[in-house]
Amino acid sequence: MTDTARSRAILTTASRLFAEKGYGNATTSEIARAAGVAEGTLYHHFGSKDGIFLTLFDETIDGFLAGIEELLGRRTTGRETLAALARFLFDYVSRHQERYLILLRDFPVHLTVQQFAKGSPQREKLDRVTELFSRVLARGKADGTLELPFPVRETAEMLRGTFYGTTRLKMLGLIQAPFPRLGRMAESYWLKALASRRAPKTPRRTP
Amino acid sequence: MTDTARSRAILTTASRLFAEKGYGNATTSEIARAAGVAEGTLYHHFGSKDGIFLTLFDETIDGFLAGIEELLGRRTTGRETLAALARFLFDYVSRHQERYLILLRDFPVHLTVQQFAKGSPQREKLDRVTELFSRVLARGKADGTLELPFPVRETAEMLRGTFYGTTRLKMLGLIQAPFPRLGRMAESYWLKALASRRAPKTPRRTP
Amino acid sequence: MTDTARSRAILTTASRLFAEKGYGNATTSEIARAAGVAEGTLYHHFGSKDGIFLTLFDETIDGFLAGIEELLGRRTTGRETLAALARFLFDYVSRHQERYLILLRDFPVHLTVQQFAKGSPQREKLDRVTELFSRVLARGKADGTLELPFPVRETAEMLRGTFYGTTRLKMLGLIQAPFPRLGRMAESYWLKALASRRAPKTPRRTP
Amino acid sequence: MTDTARSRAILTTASRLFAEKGYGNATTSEIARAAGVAEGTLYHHFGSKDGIFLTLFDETIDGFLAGIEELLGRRTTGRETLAALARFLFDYVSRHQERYLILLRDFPVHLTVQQFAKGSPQREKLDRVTELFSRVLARGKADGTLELPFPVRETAEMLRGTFYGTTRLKMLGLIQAPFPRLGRMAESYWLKALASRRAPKTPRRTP
DNA sequence: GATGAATGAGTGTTCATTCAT
DNA sequence: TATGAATGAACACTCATTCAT
Repeated sequence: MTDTARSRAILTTASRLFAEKGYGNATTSEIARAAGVAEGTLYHHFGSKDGIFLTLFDETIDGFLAGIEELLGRRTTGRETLAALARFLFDYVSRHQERYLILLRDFPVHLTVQQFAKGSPQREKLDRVTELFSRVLARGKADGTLELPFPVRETAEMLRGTFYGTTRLKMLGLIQAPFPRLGRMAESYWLKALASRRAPKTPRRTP
Repeated sequence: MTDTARSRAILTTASRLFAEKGYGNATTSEIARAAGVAEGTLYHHFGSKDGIFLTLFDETIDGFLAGIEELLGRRTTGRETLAALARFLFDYVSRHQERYLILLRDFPVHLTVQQFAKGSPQREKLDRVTELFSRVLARGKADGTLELPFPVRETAEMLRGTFYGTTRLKMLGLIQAPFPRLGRMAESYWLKALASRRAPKTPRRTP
Repeated sequence: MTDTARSRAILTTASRLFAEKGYGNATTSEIARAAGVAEGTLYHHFGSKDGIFLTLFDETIDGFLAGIEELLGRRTTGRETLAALARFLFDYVSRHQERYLILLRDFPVHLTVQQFAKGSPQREKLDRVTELFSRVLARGKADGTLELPFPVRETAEMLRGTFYGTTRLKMLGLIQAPFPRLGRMAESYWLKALASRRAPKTPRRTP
Repeated sequence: MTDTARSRAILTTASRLFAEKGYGNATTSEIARAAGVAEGTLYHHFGSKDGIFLTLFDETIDGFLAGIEELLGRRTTGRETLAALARFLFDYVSRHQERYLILLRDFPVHLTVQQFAKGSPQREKLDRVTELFSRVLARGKADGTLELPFPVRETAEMLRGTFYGTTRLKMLGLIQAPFPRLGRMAESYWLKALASRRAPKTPRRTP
């Protein structure tokens, strides 16, 4: 469809410009020009500059959440799921760097803390990340493959912080190690910190 | 000095307003009004709005770096230094939340994109953080109290990412666990992931 | 006809929205949406946003003029016609408040400045109002039931101003008295100001 | 003062442009250019385009209210005050046509009925007009020089409507009679409608 | 006739910075 | 040193109108 083609062109262009210059420094007229559409067309399709941003946000995080859910669907042990999670996370971000950069760099800054309300769909998606991390840990706790000296939820929050912070510093150029290495390190250290040293309660594969 | 009193008023006010509304949403006229000075006075003292920000940045990070250096100066074992580091980091951020919020929330987006050059004094201070983390780990590797399956530098980067990400998510309201709990969790998990399970090469206290 | 049904829906919707928010604040897309038609359909039927307005204007003022002409057709004395006019005017406006509000509130500012040329059909209708007022007064002057110390035309202009201003202030919420009261007051004061105190030249009822 | 000179230049220019093209059609950049100042200066002094308008409004209506109050201060009989009021009103408007045109033509239209709240200073000034009209009538009722078959307040509303409507239609070009003539007609007809035909209760001059 | 996606000139407003006093 | 009035380029956004289908 022409419609989709134009929307897509706007999203692609905006994604690039946001990544290059930051959300605040990319102007709507610039995006329109680069996308080959009139400025009004931006507003016809997305309602506002924020609307473009939030569409990119949604698309990016949706794929991200789906990936984690897919891992959980495999029904491997908690330990194995955690290992797979570490590999997936850094791999996913590595493969979608541009989109992820925008999300990581620009999101919470321009939407003020207050505006970023608890009930918004975006906020719910962000909360869902911690929820999925929790499910991985809970599975390991249940099947005895993981050992947590702290509550599941709070450990999940810290785990997420590790991933988030490492990725963000990497994107900001403050970390030199390449993404694949970061993934392997995360897998190794997370397991050292969390894997049970005793034999699991249940057989290797959960039913 | 009157001069210093005015500068300090500006910094204090700016710090509060940046924290409340974000760097981009706090205007210079607003800062001047709230600080009880003329708008031009801001420019006499700090040259630009960015100048105010960078002064706050410097002050905040200087205390932070000094704190870590002080830890290293105690010459405890690597393992003990790492434990103390975890406690110090979250405690420090907790005690300077306002300043830190600005640094964590506003800094990178605003100055990072291109302009945040490798040679700048601020960049060097940021790099110094990883360097100090590395020294903690290197000490543990040398005295046998820590065990690193990956290079010191890269492990330091990940460690820093953990701290940075956890703190930032906390500041953005995406983490519920309170700061002291985060500190205890970091200490516990970092040691589980990095502490040597064998007896240390050297006696407990380095001479 | 489908055509007429659509036109009518557009006019009804536009009338409501103009009254609610003012001509300038009601958008064509909003009117189209509320009327259940496509935006382009507005242009097929009325050519422009102004076209919709002018159609409403014509419909409203046509009924108004017809009402006054009907009064004149009754061939009562000038005094009686003037009394009937006062009652009719406020009653008519009261019964068509929505339409009249638009005409009174939005018309002149929007089309008057320059563009509201002497020759336009709308201008002629507006001029016709004063003309009909003049005919009422002229009749009274002729039959001796009214007594005018000033020329008929100019008195008619002032009379019209009274009606127009009272109505407009009422619509703008600056007058508290209800419409029926305004009608009774107009009738009373107009007669006090204009009715002849001597016996009429002609018998009560004109042949 | 330079300050006042610039403000005044802006007000004078805006007044002219609003009168020429209407509030909505005069742009801020146009006003700034014509006034010989930067566009930002408009906002420095008046905060918004509306702010300029409201300043003009206040200045115009303040002189108007002061004029009526001065009449009331003379303590002549109600009848004489009413006659003086009629002459003053049309004379005042005639002498400040440009300013008055803006007020009459543009005011209630662009500030929506809802926004034009009861408590606003502007609304209070408008309400004060009717109040002063009432005081004129009340004086005449008290001293027996005026005779009102309807309540003072409502008669004042109608009187005001007469003045307002006549003036507005004149400004819109729908009335041909010149201002001085309108003043004389108002005086004559108002007295005919309201003056007592009996001897006044009190001597001619109120103490 | 009917549609509605696309248009783009135009708008009011912002705000970091300057500079004469 | 301190002031604050003045600046003006830049911005996100609006909306009546068009036209290919």
